[in-house]
Amino acid sequence: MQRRNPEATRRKLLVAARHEFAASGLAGARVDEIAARAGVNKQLVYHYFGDKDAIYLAVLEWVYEEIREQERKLNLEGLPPEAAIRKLIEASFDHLAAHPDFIVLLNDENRGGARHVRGSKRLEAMHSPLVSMVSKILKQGVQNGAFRRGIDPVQLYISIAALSYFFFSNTPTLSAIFGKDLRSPAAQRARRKHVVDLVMQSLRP
Amino acid sequence: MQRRNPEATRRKLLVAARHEFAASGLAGARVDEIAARAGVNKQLVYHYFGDKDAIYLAVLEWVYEEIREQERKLNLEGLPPEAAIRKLIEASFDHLAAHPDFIVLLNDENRGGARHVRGSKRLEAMHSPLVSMVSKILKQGVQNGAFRRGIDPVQLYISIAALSYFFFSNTPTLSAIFGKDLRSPAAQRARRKHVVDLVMQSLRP
DNA sequence: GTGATTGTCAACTGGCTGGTTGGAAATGCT
DNA sequence: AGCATTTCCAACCAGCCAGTTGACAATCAC
Repeated sequence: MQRRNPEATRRKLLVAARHEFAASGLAGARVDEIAARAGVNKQLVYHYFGDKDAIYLAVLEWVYEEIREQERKLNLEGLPPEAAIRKLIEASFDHLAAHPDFIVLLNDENRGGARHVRGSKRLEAMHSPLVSMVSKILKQGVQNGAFRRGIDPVQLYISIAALSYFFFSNTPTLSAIFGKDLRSPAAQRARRKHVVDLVMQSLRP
Repeated sequence: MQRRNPEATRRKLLVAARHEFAASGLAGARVDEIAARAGVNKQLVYHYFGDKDAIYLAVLEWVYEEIREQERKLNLEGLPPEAAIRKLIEASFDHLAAHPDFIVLLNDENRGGARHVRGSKRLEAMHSPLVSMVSKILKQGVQNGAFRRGIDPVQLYISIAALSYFFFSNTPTLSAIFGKDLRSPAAQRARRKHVVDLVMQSLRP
């Protein structure tokens, strides 16, 4: 019998589950596979998390916590509005580039109507600071003449997310359609540049 | 024994499969359920399509054909560049609004690396006319002074798709995050308006 | 009308699945 | 040291799953 380390065991299960759910979706993921990936006995999934849905939710909470953490670390205070929006767009793009599993997990969760997200007290408490940031930056930008009036901060937030998220989310089918590899560093650089450009040009007065 | 109608049977199976794959993804969808939804004997799935993957691919080909059909019917010829882009954005938005299952099917297919799409001769032959359309419109717009120079048509095509697709794709989680129903007609109208606005403002010289 | 082909039916099947059970042993507390 | 609790192990299990099989009958072609 293995020496005990409950925290490490729990962690290994979460890491394995993250990979498995990203690869196979909730319905396709296999508890046996999660345990095998973690290198532990399958019963430990039930021991630590209770059931398949519960470990799935724990993974969702984890990936959301990551992106919220990144958002909190943005440090846009004191930047001129244009530089702030640019930084925000770039950071958002970079986070998605570094965490493609966030995207596929979210897509699968959305297909199921966000049932788990909606039932989570923890996620409910996990506000994104970004909308109020965007709102403040827009106001400052309008005041100093850098941005046009009348832009809704929620809509802009969604659009900034959309322009990067969709690219990563749909890279396989887009690559198939265009017959070129959008996963390449060059393609990602081009996309990042375009996203920044499209938004910044749109915000002009 | 039922009177025979092979075309109707095949059709019923495809319709049912479309619903089931959209609801449950490829891994989660059940052949029994597809047959039950279609109101036919399960063995007919195998008779008409061969196996689960094959009926899944048939559904993908169907939904792609639909969007290609809509694209072909756009009739942008002769429109001024600004009106043409606007119409294109609006039609794209409207198609996604009317076919949310296209989005979830594509998301699931992308999670699997677009394996089916990449293997389909039929989809390979199914070019989107949109990139060349966008390219032509941009050129005309630059020439007549309506649009700024240097916009890549492929990137713009991806962005136009992104701004609508992401909104519909992520409506459940976004609704949960914002605590408001983005599925409502008012929310969709607001989004449509914003998408048109963001892009048109961005294209200004 | 006859035979071949095709569409439809019902039942079957080997392996897979999420979850359960019983027990061993590591650990902590008194 | 003894007992209680917690962590870990291995095996089990009822039901599910994609796919198969055998047969019937509708339809077509000659």
